[in-house]
Amino acid sequence: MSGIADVAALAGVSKATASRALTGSGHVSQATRSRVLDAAASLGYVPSTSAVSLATGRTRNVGVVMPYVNRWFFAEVLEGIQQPLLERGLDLTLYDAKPGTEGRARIFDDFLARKRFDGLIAVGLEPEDRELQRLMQIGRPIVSVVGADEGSSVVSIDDDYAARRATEHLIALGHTDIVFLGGGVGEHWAQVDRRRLTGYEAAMAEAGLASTTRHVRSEVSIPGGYDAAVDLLGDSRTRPSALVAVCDEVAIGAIIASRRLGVPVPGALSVVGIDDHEYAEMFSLTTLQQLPRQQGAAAVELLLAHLDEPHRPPTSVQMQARLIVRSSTSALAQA
Amino acid sequence: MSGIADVAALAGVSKATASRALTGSGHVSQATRSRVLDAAASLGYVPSTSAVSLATGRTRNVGVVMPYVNRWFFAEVLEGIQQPLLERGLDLTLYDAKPGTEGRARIFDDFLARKRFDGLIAVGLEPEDRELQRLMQIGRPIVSVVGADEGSSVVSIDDDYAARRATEHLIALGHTDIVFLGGGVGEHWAQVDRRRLTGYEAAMAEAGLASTTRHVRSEVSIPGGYDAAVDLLGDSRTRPSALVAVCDEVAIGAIIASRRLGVPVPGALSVVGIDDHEYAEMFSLTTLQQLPRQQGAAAVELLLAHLDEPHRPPTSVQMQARLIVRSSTSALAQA
DNA sequence: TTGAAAGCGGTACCAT
DNA sequence: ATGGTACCGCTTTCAA
Repeated sequence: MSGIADVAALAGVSKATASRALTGSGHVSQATRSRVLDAAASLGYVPSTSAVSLATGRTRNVGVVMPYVNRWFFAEVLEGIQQPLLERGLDLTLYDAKPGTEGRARIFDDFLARKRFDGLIAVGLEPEDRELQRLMQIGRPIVSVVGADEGSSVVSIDDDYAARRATEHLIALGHTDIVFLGGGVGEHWAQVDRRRLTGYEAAMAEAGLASTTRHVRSEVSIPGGYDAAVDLLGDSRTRPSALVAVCDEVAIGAIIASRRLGVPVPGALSVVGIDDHEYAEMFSLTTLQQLPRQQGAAAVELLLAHLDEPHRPPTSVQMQARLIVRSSTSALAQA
Repeated sequence: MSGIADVAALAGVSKATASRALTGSGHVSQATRSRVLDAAASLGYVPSTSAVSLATGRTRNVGVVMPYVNRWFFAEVLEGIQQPLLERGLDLTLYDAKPGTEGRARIFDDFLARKRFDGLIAVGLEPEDRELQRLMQIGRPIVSVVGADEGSSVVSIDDDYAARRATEHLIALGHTDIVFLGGGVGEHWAQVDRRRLTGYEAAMAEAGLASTTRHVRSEVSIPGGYDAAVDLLGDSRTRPSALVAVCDEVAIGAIIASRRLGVPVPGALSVVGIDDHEYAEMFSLTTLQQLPRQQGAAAVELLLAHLDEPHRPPTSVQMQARLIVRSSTSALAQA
């Protein structure tokens, strides 16, 4: 492995000049610059990242912490983050911090403290107090995707609005018996899910339907939505005419269950989700579209801005979910 | 930020001794050791990773290259890799190398050459010749998950066997008109898919059914399986009595399509997949189970072995897929 | 068992 | 515009 000293020697210049030519900082004459570049190329010179980091204090690496990578939203955000980073030559270190695991504890206690990154993107982390403290201690810029504003920059959609809009869509179609499906299982009552439930409740209340408000809990996944829907839809006496799902996965699970039970969608049951999941089209799912890739990309831009400008005040980027009407929703059939 | 010099000063020893006490290398008396440890703790000392890397030549970081992170198998493998790494305090740098993208080219040309890792795990990469060359040039141990043995260690299932077993299962149930569904779309005819197709063909041939052999192409995804199945099953004249899907996602797509078309599974159509996907249970899918998490974990073990023992010869770990019979397959109804 | 000092491979300041 | 050199923070010989 040839180092910058070799390059310098071959080009007949000092290490300092070679460094300038290579990094583009400082003044170097055209002639020497190209001699250095040629030398570097012919030697296959690649700077040692650890040496660069040690000398500059910058890692050219971004840390990404998320609780799941096997859920659609998270995987999409991750790809949305990766791409702009690749374009800029920045590395991505992934920390998979599943709630309640020992690994998560280690991430907060050991890994993050190492600061192997210039900045951090936290996706749907929903940190506990202790974890939040750790994050603040790091002393590196942090951008969150999904999640409340806790003194750092945030990229998110307006969950309240999305759920409200979904509910209003159903109400406008004449539905009154509308169930909110999903979330609320286990100890980790996710805040996103809570916010969406709140939006649903608000829309119901505004339409004078507060008394009909119902929340049916489920795991936030396709099988979770499926299982909950089998129970809910199995008994025709408690079956609502419409469902607002906490996200598309739950909505899709519900549609699959509905079909299995012979309850036609949207004939006997309207379903609306939030996401615009990869499978939404295939299930003709009406949904509030959010674009997780764009959120990931936006988080990168924000983070880079913070890196350029250390004292930049935290910004909050709210993206608006857009209603996409497909055919999982229809007007309430008159009795 | 306090460095090892601060720790040494506080403990009243030299940097050298502090380093020995902290890393556990060399001989240090119990007394000094604990003084150093206390000093480090009270200062909240965290070693600079770049300095450590520069001095030792080891990054304590593992690179993971995969073409997708939003597909079940890959996400599972990724989690299977992450966990054992966390336990050992090793970082994970992710490179999302989608076939045919500019990002992928940059990964191979720039990112990997930086060697920001002690070793690499390549998951389902299926590198082209040029890419393979780059990989070899890195000069760091590489373990592949899925994929042919190209001089590096490999963890995989026996795809040929899995597809063969799936096919034999159907044949044993009396099926003769069996279609292999999935793969073969676009330029990237994945080798895994090819191997599975070959296994299917072999089983068919052995049963004297070579003439009935049919491959129907589809994208390797749930919507892909769905779309292809809608076409295939829509016309009752060409509809087979059973399907071997290239993987569970395609199988599930086919089942969803089948239900929509009113073709009962397994009544009129038996379906078998390969994976044991997260949704397999919910669709009662008969499948050949592979355990991607274990594959990921195994890849880590293998990689660490290579790091410990630089000249360890490449090993190939073949895991056997296990047939799980659920109720998407049944005996061929007599005409 | 401990300390002094020489790197590891760059960057960046200070001269020239 | 270029060169000399002192770091960056830690590990690791070599001596004591």
